[in-house]
Amino acid sequence: MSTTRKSGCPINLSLELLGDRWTLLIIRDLVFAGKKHFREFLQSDEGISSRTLAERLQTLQDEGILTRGDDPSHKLKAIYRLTEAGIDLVPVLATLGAWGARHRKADSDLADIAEGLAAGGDAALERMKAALRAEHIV
Amino acid sequence: MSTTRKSGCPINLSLELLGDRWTLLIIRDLVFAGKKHFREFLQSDEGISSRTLAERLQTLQDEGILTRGDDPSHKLKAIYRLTEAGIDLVPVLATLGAWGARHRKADSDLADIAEGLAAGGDAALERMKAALRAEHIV
DNA sequence: CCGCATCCCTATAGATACTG
DNA sequence: CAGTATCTATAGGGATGCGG
Repeated sequence: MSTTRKSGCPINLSLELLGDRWTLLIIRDLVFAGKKHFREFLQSDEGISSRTLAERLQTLQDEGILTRGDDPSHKLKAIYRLTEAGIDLVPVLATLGAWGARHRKADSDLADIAEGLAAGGDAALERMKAALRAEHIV
Repeated sequence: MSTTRKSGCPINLSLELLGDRWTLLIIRDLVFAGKKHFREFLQSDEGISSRTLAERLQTLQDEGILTRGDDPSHKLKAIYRLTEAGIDLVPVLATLGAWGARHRKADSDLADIAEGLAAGGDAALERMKAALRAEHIV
């Protein structure tokens, strides 16, 4: 990924890591779909390619957004989990989802979930984040 | 831009429009820097090319995020303004900025602004949005 | 001058096929 | 299962042109 930092603006720095078609979808799958394995990310509706997925998982690891570990049961499976910095992206996903629900033609069931989470305010977001931290311990 | 809708997930739909290196930086300049003219967007620190800028402004117009009008004083200048859907992106920029301020090495003055806005909660965001609507009337 | 359009060229994204 | 190798398509930078 581009190692050239173009400005010190916080929004720009976020976008230098997250500003592409796929990165936040991977985080979404970790947060809302409980996905952990390479193959699971591949199977999402949007159809990321294995090459792109591998690259993004690597840079997200390098940048401290997620960790890669071995599955204790299946020795072959790798397991991906969010770090605290990754869990902290929940509010970003929530606002993005709320905007999409309001201003794009989203599936109504998913739109309801997105708007519900946004309506819940900080308390709802903190509950999500706590749940993700709990998974991490298990 | 890709006309193929890959899923009805609100987050995906948001990313199909906003998920790239430049689009949200343009919105940022409209919201936080008060920029309105083509030439002003070109001059931002990140250095978007005129070609990319023109394309993004066009699709943002097509998708109802901003409008293009004539500057009443300079007949030559075009003026870009956010629609209500565009103004509604303020919370997305705020969470993205807050995350960048917390988890990337941002300039401290800008980081303070970002964290301050996030700390202000919904009330602070609504005040920003009201200010943008007021500009629109002037 | 202003907002683009066009051309050229390179870097990267991404599809497909395959491997340890 | 979790990636890599290879190949092709596209995004985008930079220079320049051009009508209003």
